[in-house]
Amino acid sequence: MIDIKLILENPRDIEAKLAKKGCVVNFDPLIKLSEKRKALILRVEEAKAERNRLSASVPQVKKEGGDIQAIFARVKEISANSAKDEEELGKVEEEIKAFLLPLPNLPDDDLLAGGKENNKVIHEYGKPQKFDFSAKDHVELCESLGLIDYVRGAKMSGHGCWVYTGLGAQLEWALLNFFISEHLKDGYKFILPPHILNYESGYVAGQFPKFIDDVFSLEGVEPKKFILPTAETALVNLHRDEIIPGNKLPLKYFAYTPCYRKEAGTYRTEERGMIRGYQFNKVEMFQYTTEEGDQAAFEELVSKAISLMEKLGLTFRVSKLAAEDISASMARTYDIEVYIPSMGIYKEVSSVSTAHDYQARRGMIRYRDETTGKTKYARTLNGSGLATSRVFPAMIEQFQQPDGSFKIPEVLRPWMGGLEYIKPVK
RNA sequence: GGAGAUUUACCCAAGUGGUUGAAGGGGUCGGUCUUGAAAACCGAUAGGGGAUGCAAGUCCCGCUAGAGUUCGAAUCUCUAAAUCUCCGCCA
Repeated sequence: MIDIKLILENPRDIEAKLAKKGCVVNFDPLIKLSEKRKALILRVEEAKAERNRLSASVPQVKKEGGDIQAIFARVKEISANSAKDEEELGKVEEEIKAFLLPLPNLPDDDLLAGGKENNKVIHEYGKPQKFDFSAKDHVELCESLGLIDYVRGAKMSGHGCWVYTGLGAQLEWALLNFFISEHLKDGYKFILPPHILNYESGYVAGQFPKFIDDVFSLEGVEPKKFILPTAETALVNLHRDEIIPGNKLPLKYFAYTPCYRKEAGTYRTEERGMIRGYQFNKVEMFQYTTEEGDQAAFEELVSKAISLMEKLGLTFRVSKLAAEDISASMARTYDIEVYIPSMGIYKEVSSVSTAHDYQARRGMIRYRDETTGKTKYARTLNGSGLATSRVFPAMIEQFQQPDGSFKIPEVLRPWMGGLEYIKPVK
């Protein structure tokens, strides 16, 4: 949620910033509502103060044998007169909230305007592979290596679902174990959250109301519950409605969960296999920090994601997203994109973002500033570290051998019983 | 799924519809005493939002949440959430 004070101070400026994010809005109605609210508060509170004074005098007047009935009548009259104002005030405050809630976060000033086409590659690691043999795509490889069963996945569930089998399952789990062990080394706290969340959690994360149709809702089974689309939704709600002592920040977490997404819309033909599914595994990094710690935390998360990719030996790049390509809740996002040889393109495996205080405002997540003793909204940041199900196919393709086998990255071998190659089943 | 109980501040906890700006403990912090500590004693300890104001301050809302009854609600009624106990069901 955007700070209403910020809007009232400089409405045209905020309008321009939102426009950069593709959100056209005029704040004049909001300004009117806010003025109306102030006028109403003044009247309502005055009436209440008068009422409180009179009510408090009742025991005294009673003792002195005064005219209690007159007080009762007067208080009743005040209440009756102010009832309309109170109702109006409630309505106005609802309207203000309804105005603010759907607004996306403000993009950072240094972001380029526009959408995907204006994303800027800021680092490249490794070279796109050129194979001197006839290379296969990951769908073919996963089948011939016996790692993934797409046909049976579709049978038991439908399109967009697959089954990890045997060494495939082990490899997926090895990735997860590798990520987990790296995060533990860096002092992040391991969280396994519930996968079923209430709607409130979706609103705090900023995924609702906009993306309410993109999640698997349990409406009709359990009212107002849904299955999480990313562990971020759970992690941002960990400290909802809390005031964190300033000296405890930054709080660094990571969680493993599958991510369940409806991904409404069509699948491009290029996205066959495991590039986009209804369910994928992800380890999510998350930090709560102070206003001052925001930038350092962002850089740390980016470098952690990069480090994981480097240790796997993958070819990838880092992109700074343009204003319209970053998600609604976020102010700044860098994507880590892995090279997919069969497609000749890079695909996102991690998205590192800062929401600044946007999510914290929605969730009333605050901290007490150590020097001033005042409460402030926390800064929340998240980043995938990493989404295994994209890393998996990229890795299979990048590390395929002329004989059709797959060379397991060294860092994963401890979890693969020391195995070096996976050979075609037939 | 069914039945019951509970929800008050950092924790425990009292609280007959009206001086409740919430008793009393514990804890924490400060002090007295002590070479130091403990004990004892004394003192402090409600937070968060909002309105107004240059400020000091004043006012409004806060007893899980939301509605209601009432001149007046921590207290009565309804709804919801969470926790606990018992019963049922169960991969």
